[in-house]
Amino acid sequence: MNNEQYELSQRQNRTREHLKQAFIQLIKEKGYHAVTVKDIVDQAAYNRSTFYLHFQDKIELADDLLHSMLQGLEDSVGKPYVHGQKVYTTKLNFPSFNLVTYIYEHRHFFELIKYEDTLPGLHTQLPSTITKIYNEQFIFKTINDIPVNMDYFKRYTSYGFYGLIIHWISNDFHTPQEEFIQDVIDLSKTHIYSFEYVGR
Amino acid sequence: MNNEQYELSQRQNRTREHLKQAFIQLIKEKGYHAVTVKDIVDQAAYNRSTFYLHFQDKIELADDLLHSMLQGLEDSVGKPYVHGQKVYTTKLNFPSFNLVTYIYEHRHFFELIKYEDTLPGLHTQLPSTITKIYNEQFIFKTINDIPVNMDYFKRYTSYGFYGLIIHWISNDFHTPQEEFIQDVIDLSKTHIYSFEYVGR
DNA sequence: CATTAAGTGTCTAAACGGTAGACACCCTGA
DNA sequence: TCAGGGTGTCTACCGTTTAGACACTTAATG
Repeated sequence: MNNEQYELSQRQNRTREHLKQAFIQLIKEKGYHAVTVKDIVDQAAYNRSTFYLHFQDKIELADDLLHSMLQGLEDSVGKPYVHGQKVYTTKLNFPSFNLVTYIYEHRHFFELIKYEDTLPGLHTQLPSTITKIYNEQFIFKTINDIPVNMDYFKRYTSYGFYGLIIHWISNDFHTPQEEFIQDVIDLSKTHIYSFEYVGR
Repeated sequence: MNNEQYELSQRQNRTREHLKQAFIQLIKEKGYHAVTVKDIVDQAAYNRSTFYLHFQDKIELADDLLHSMLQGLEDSVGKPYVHGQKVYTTKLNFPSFNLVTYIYEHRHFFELIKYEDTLPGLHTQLPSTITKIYNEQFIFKTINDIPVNMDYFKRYTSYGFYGLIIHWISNDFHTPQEEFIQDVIDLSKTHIYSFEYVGR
């Protein structure tokens, strides 16, 4: 009764997820271009036919993977931030919490940013997605309401955040998540007065 | 051609794994006794019939989960310890490295030790398994070869190690794995001269 | 006390996801 | 020039999972 035709079954979703995880692993091991469909199904322990039931080819898998993760990143912002028993709403707190949490939860994917021969588009679309999020979902106030070109300001701060993320990932998340978030907040306080989630 | 009858297929293994993970999650949320088979299949997104194809009941699932994890812990000791590019053999290094690594990799499971209404047997069988490992797989030398009752000594040190593990888990693995291992080594040096893996 | 609601364990037919294996095709390197 | 290996497609089949029913137990409720 629940099988809406536009919706993949859990089983199919799981299979796709397994294939994606295998793909991520293989990109890290041998580089994007060297990975074959055969490699992927071997790694994930599926039949090659099964791959083609889900994706046209390696490129479609790569696109799907990239876009689903970036979409997830965008969607993560509005959700309440959960830590331990406490639930923080983004209204009251620093909104990029959720971005940080999302990235850490999906670190197997985001670690791909460390590699040269990696997912096509990742190095360009990750930063631009962060900028998009800053533009669409946040309202900033500068310290003392100093007037600025807000487009520039958001671009500047979003790339700053991106830089911190890259650093964090490159150092294998050595700084614990909590601490990293605090660092981000401290840095932001040098030039941002407030930071509010406005929904979409 | 590959279906040895004594070996579960990858698909079945995955299904069992999904059910186990759902079970772990639910025990944390509502306690072992409150978890129903229905809860498990809902959480894991399977049909209730499917559960009974794999397990007789909740108790068998619990037993399977507990024993497979403790077995994995025992088996982990002999394997080479991998960190970054380097591979350390247990001969040359501190053998409980592998225990620590295994526990951390399966932290979703081992976190169950924090709960009261948790997997039956976990609170007793985890420490006794560690003692068993110490007894069967390690040779100790005391500092200056001070003679001791080695059974007592192993029991003492294994429970000491267990205590550290509990602490580490209870603090949500706040200490990074590397650092924790170093702490374990430092503590051990106060009374253990050497520590060698002897296989089984 | 009777009645509902919810879970249990078992069974069946049917649906569906995944498999094996073959096909023609395209590269690439020896 | 040819062999080896990957690609994309197809088909018949297999085995896991599903839906849904069954009789049964247990706990809560009016």
